[in-house]
Amino acid sequence: MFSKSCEYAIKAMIFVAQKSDSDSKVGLKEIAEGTDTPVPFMAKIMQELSKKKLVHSSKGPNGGFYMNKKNLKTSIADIVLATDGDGIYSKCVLGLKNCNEKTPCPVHHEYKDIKKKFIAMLEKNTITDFNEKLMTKKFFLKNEEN
Amino acid sequence: MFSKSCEYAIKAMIFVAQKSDSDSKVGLKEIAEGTDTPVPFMAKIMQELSKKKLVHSSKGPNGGFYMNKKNLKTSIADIVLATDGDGIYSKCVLGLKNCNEKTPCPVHHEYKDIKKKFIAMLEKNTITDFNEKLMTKKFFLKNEEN
DNA sequence: TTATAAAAAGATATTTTTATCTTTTTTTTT
DNA sequence: AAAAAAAAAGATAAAAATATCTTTTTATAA
Ligand code: FES
Ligand code: FES
Repeated sequence: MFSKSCEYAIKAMIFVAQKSDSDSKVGLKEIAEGTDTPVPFMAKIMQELSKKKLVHSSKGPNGGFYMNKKNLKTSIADIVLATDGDGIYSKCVLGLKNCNEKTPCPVHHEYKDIKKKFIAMLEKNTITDFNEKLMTKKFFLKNEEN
Repeated sequence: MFSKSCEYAIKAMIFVAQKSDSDSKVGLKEIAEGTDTPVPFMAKIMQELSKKKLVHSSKGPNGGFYMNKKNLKTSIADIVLATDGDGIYSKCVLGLKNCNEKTPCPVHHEYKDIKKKFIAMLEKNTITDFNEKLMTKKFFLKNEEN
């Protein structure tokens, strides 16, 4: 569905939102550990997210990653777009060069509806929403049997 | 969403169903051409599908690929399962090791519903259905701008 | 102002997916 | 039987995704 980079990015964003506030930042290692991802790969991802301003970072001692209010409103769709591009919006499920109404593939019309719902979900859910969910301790970013 | 192999497999299955009947078979090259895929890669895919009995083949002059009645009832889900495995059924969108109700990721519950609809679509649509659609000439397996 | 901690950047390595090429086997026709 | 046509099988290559390692820059604190 999504690339590993994207999956990691989503988890990282949620994690940072959870653990950081105005004056305490989260370090790379902590993010990797908390989301169960390889440290150097997570480093790359955080750099990307940071470059694209989905999170902010500060270097030096006590540095790390953190979010501002705008960042907290980031939706899953935003993260997917930043990491995997707009494929979910534009691409044909069967891989036709163009997904359009003029030359639709056999699943186009049916898929359109599902796609709409899926995208709506991605756009609706913000980091803050997840944050709230996670506070209830009923949701997880990693689970058993690794 | 799906792997290239899977996309190609779906298109190939539809194509073979369209073009073959009890005594005329479809050759590899014709399939590759008709679905706009690289010939040697399509060869591999047809071998797989054939080994898994989703299509049948005969060697030698006038040989090629064809389908029996059972094959025509193959659903998209069957093809996806054969080529990409059961990931769409079992995997967590965020890549958690286990997707379950006990330790759900933050999108689990919402995604569950969409997933169900998506899978239903894949299971409902058979090759025959597509075949009928394609007969109307209102659907396509390849389009412009390649 | 120096040492240190942390992210940024860049280079390299591994694995998986996608694609291609070559040889073998099977079947049909002559 | 021999030749030819077609898929099957196997080997190889290229590209993309994933993962790791090393060096540089920046900011803080002593
Ligand atoms: S053309 Fe295939 S999904 Fe639109
Ligand atoms: S745990 Fe993530 S989708 Fe089920």
